[in-house]
Amino acid sequence: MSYDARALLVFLSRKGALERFIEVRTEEFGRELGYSQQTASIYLSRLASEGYIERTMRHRGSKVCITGKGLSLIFDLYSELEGLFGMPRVIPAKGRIAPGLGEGAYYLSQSGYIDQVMDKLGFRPYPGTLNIVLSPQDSPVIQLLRNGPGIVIEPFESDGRTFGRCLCYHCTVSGTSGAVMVPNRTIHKNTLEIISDIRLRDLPGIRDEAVVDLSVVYPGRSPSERS
Amino acid sequence: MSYDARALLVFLSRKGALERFIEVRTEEFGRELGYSQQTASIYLSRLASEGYIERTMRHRGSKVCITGKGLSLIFDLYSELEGLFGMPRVIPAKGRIAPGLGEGAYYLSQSGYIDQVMDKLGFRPYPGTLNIVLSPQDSPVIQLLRNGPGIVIEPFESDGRTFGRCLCYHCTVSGTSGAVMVPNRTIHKNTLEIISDIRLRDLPGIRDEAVVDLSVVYPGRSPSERS
DNA sequence: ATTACTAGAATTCGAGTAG
DNA sequence: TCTACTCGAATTCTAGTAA
Repeated sequence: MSYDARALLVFLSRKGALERFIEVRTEEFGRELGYSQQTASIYLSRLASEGYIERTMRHRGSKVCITGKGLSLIFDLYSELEGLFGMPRVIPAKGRIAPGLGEGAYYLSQSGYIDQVMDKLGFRPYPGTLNIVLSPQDSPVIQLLRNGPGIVIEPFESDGRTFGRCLCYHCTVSGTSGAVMVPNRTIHKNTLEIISDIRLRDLPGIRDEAVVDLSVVYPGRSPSERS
Repeated sequence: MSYDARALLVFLSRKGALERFIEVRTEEFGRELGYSQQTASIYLSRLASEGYIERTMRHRGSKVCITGKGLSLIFDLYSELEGLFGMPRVIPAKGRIAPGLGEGAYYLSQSGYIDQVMDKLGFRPYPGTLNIVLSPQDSPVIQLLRNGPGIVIEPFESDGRTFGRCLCYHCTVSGTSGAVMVPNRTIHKNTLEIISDIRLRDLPGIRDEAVVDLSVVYPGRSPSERS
């Protein structure tokens, strides 16, 4: 690793240097960040000379606080990340309709599932899923959805069996609205399952092997909810 | 500058590498980030060997997407920054009561001001401000409040004069609730003005030169509002 | 007890260039 | 056309140590 003003400022911020002068000693500062005392000394001098912190030397140790310039550096980073993770956005993807697996229909006929979908997604799901194999180009989106702020369907038990938790996202397939389901444990790495209030296979463009456009709503993360 | 995996991942994310494979050429990648083609080549190899991106070489260029590990790296950074800027928190500070300037009372007697305070802060302000000189220790908080997500009092005109915009934050002074006002242009770098629905100087511990505890509510930033 | 200088080791970066 | 190797210059980091 090497000098990274933003990382250092985030570290100081966590200690309160945005709102007050905090005491910093080079040995401790270096140790906490994995650097030598000498390097920490250079880093602090550099942050100060670049105008990111204000530093006053004391007889023992020094006191620092973050300046407006330093605040901007990390606040801009926050704004950028908020654009990626904190704001709703629509993610487009292309995929190919795959034959259903039958498993989805059984899952969707469980009342423990139907009730949650009606409550959290706002529609009564047709008992069957549409499987879409994502184009290789777009397959990474599954990773994002699995770790993202989806609508949680809690696990439930029925027929003496356990049905696992899954995450849902509102979406449209060829312009028809529904929801993407991302099981916690997916067997198929490139396959998404879509539910809707209608039988999607009845739609004109939907048949096995057809290529469809999918638009997934990534809802962003409100401060109160964490996955 | 030097190798900074997080900065590189944020850059790739903005190009869509969280949700799909994107085409990256080392020359272009380097130029956009201010590095040579050779350095960009090394950086991309390094991101891949550290497991932050998946990279497939094409006849011309390469395609990359961000892995789960890479996603975690920047998502954790986002979470940390959200703790600083996105979540409500209470910031404590100490200050000393200073003689009022008289200016505050005139400002607070304007109906263009009173109406906004009642609407946005929820109380009818007593026509006078309590000036608090922050302890040197806590003076940096003004910087944070001035750039933060405060409640905006819009500028207005009255008596043929313009009254400037200011930012407000709910607070308590010695346990009594009120609000901090941060004018856009402050004359006094260490002084905060406090308003309340009562005359704060009537309170037992409040007299010139008394040291008081201030608790400012930093409200965090909901995705919809930007300063 | 704490900062920061000097000097040397290790790493990083870019030009030239091969594949 | 594009990636990535070699090698030398520049930078960064740590140990020892002075202040």
